[in-house]
Order: sequence, then C-alpha cells, then structure tokens
Amino acid sequence: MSFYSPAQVTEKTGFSIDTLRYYEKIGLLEAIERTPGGRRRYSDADLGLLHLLRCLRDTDMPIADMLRFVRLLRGGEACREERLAVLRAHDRRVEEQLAQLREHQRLIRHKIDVYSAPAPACAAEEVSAAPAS
Amino acid sequence: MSFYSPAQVTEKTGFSIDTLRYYEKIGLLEAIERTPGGRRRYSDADLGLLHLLRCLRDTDMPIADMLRFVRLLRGGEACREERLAVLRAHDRRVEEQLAQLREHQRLIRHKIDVYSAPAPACAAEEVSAAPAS
DNA sequence: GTGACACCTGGAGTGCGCTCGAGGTCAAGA
DNA sequence: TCTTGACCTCGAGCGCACTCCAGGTGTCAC
Repeated sequence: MSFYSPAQVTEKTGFSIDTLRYYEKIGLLEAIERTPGGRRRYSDADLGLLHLLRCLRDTDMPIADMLRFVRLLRGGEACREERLAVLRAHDRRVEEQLAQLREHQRLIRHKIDVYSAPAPACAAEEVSAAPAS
Repeated sequence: MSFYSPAQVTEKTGFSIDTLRYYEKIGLLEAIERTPGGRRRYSDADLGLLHLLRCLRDTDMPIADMLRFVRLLRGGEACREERLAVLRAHDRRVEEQLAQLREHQRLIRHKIDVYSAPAPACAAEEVSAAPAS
C-alpha cells in the first residue's frame, strides 16, 4: 500500500491541488490521512475514487450529484441498489452525450466541406445549417 | 423567406430569449431585424447561424472563440481559410471529446458490473478505479 | 377600448466550480 | 543552520454564461 503527496495526486489525476482541497472540504473526499507534520498523504483508495470522480466530472455530473454518489459509496452494501441506479442513469446520459456529439460532429464536418468548396456553394449554404439528412 | 418571433426561435433552437438577446448584445448575432413596432424578427439565416452556434456551444467552444468565428464568417471569402482552420481545429477537439467520453463510459460500465456482482468482488474493487485493459 | 400577454431596454444578480492570497509551517539538501 | 520549496488554513475573489428584474410598449382578441 503506497501513499502519494498532493503534487503526485495532481500529476496522476489532473485535479489541481486547490481542487483536491476543495473536494475534501465539501465532503467529496473523506478527510485525507496526514503525516505527523500535517501534510496530506493520499492512499491508493483515494486515488481510485479520484479517478472515478474525474470520470463523472468529465461526463458532466454536477458536484451535488457526485456528493450524493459518494455518500452511497460510503453506505456500503445497503446502498448498492441505489448506487447502481445512479450509475445506470448516468450511463444513459453519457450515451446521449455520445449521440449528440456525433450529430454535432456531422454538422461541423458538413460546414468544413461547404467552406472547402468553391465560393458559390458556400454562398448558397449561408442559410441552412443542417447537412442534408 | 420567412421570419420568426423570439418565442419561435426559442422553440427551434433551445436558446432562451434572454440568451438570444445576450448573444446579440455581445455581437454573436448581428443586430436582428425589427418589426415597425420594434420587435425582433429572426430570418432563416439567423436561425441557421443559431443552429451552428448551438452546435459549437454544445461541443464546448467558449463564447470568445465563437465570437472570433462569427467575425470570420462576416469576413466572407477573405477569411475562408482561417474559418476552415478554426473549424478543423474544433473538429479535432470534438474527436478527442468522443474518444474520452467512450473511455469514461468504459469505466462507468465497469463500475456498474462491479457493483452488480456479489459483495466480495465489490469490496476487492474498492481500490482500483480502472477496468483491466 | 380594455385586457392579457409577448416583447422591449438597461443593468444588476446568480450559480457553479473552482482559484487565489496572506500569512504561516514542515522537511530536505548545502 | 539556513534556505528553498512544497505544503498548510481560512476566507475572499473570480470567470463564465447566462438569468432576472423593473418598468415600460406593441399587438391582438373580445
């Protein structure tokens, strides 16, 4: 079992040191262990949780929901079903994000095609945003 | 050529009426035409631009960049190359977003599997966030 | 003409998620 | 021992992208 300094965690998770302290303050992380001198030492478990939080944040879960989720994690077996429900609901949202992103990508690429074409086509496009479907 | 009331544009684009006014104020939209009574009437071209802006916003382009982009649109043929460059760069970011989102989805689904399994597997997982790769 | 309602302006306010600053402490190398 | 740099706390501040408010006007149905 190894431990990590704030700088190392910053490095590994991409969260800034300020963000790590902020997450601890609001209860996303439980009080992190300290060295005798009072410095934080993050455990492997802390790192694992941070990776999950990174994933949830990056997929647009609001902090309030993450807070709810980590409380369910702490609830152990008793909260398993609810925890699963939260994750499944989030998974569906991620699926929707993917679908929408692909759709947006289509429009962007269509625009790239249009602007790459000779000027007249470009002028004719000015009005319609959507690629022919 | 048809025109649309603010309410209709809200409906078609998903931007709130406040956001539409805000976008006009900061110059994302050029001054929208008015009825004799002073009400806005959005054209098809306005709508087309709004659809593109919706797409850029939803793919996380900051408003400052969108501003730069619409100025390139207004620059016409002279700005075509630069406009293309902006879109191509953005397309690459969207591609990265897709890749990352898929990766995050993997972890979320892995967690769902883990929590669905009987308790012991779940306890053993507590420490590692990443699915075996 | 009278309601009701959509819309107008300018400017202030909000919520989220950090981020920074001041002032101090710990720890390792020279 | 001294210096340097990473770290500490607490609280205030910030940037973004809206969102709301007050007070007023246009338009349409009845």
